[in-house]
Amino acid sequence: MSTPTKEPPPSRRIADALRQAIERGEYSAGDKLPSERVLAATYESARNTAREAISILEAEGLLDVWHGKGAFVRPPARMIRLGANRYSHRLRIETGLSPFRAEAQRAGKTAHVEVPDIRRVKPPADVAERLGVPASRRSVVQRVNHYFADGEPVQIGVTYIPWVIAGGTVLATDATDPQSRFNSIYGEFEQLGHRLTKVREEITARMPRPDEVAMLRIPPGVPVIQVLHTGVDQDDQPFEITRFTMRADLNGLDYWLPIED
Amino acid sequence: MSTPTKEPPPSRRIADALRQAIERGEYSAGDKLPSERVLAATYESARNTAREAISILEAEGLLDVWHGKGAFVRPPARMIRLGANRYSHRLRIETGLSPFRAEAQRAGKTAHVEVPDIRRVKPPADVAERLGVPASRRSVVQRVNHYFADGEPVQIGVTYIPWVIAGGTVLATDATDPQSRFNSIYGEFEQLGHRLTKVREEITARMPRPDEVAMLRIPPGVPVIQVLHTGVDQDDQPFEITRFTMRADLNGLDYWLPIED
DNA sequence: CAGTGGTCTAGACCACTCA
DNA sequence: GAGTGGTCTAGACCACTGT
Repeated sequence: MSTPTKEPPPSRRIADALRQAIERGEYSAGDKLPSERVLAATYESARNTAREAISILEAEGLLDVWHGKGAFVRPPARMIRLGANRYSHRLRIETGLSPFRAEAQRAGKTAHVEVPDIRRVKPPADVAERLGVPASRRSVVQRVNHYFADGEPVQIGVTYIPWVIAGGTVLATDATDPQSRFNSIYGEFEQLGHRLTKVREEITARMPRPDEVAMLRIPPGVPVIQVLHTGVDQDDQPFEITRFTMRADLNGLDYWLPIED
Repeated sequence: MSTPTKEPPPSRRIADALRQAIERGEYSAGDKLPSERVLAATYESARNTAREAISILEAEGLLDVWHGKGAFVRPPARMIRLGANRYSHRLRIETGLSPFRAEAQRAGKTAHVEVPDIRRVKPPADVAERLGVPASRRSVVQRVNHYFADGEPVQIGVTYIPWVIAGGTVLATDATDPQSRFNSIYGEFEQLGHRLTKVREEITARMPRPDEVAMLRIPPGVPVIQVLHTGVDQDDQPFEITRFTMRADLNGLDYWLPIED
């Protein structure tokens, strides 16, 4: 008795056939797939059925579909690899680069960062808990950062700093001086007596929200990596939290972790 | 002159309306949305148009759609938080738990692990490079692990161990003894003279492949987190690599990183 | 059984790209 | 202009869930 595995419907069968053709290398990165109308004729189905097949592969992240042009096999992207050493004091002093700039440079990309918004706000619950500040009052400064690589937006970072630390300093008012050798907020923290000794990074991934799709210009079938980053100083006090949201196709994390006994 | 921002087509408008209703709390986690036929009538469109709206939200990971039942607001899932301390020698000895079991227990879930396949193979290129073994020969043992939490598959791990280390040992042949206090392959490595002193974890995220969807029973709109894990011993030699693939809605990473000066 | 989602059809019109 | 994807319609039948 063979198990009568129900065969998939036409749209799945077309999708499977195309996926296998891609895997077998019959279509290479950048190649154009047959048009929806051609696929429909080939598989003797309605155009909508062929279209459904294409959209399945698009949601899997295999295709780039361009209105008026066609569907193309998505080429793998060069990734920025974010390591923990990007927070290194020495690296910052020697290169004069902020963490993101240093990593982008290593990936052969040109980076720039914009700080479109700085304001005093009530912190989100998870941030308040980790910083040990009240969620009910405007106890933190919020700094929004947009990160670009080769002109393309690749990350958003929202930093929260307790008002008791940032109040009255440039952290609460200005982007750091682009000319400074301390071209990172960590340079400012050091001058305020907070030396970064360890960080906590809580990582997860999910599909982007529509506003993130718009902001980061995220194509279909690409998730975001979310990192909740906590900076801790020499007195074991958390003094800064940043929530990073990054395109998963352009960013990866690369950590070396010592194993305590 | 106002910018005549083109208004979205009906399917997007329905999707936006439903998304906002969910965000405003008009539908809570677990609530059932109106049926496709009802939505179509409400918005005076064809059923397919309402259906398209539902599938947009499903791809965003907001809905669970059940054949014959309806579309429901997806509730947030309890996550297993995987920290680097799961590799701690002391934790392993004290609890007698493998890394995964220890973390699952902390999340209040019952864990079990299956090792469905152990064999000698040619390593993938990235693995060969990191282990310093030839990719052209069957230079590694490959161990496939399936991880379950509360009976649900949540992770796949494929471990590669150089044949020069694993050959002739239980690493090449058997699952570790479930009764042993060293219920983890790291116990075996220690007996072979490889003490884990640090790990490298290279992290990225992407949409799952169809085989991963089937194996991990991944719902639509849920990405996977991929971790390429390298274990390094007291002599700075990499002795083991595992490629983890995990459902991003059920798993997160939680690392504490010391910052070198 | 009624109600729900899953899939398909055949056709239409629009919007975009490229020669 | 020809070719492509984007969207919609109106209807049909199937498969699954519940009472």
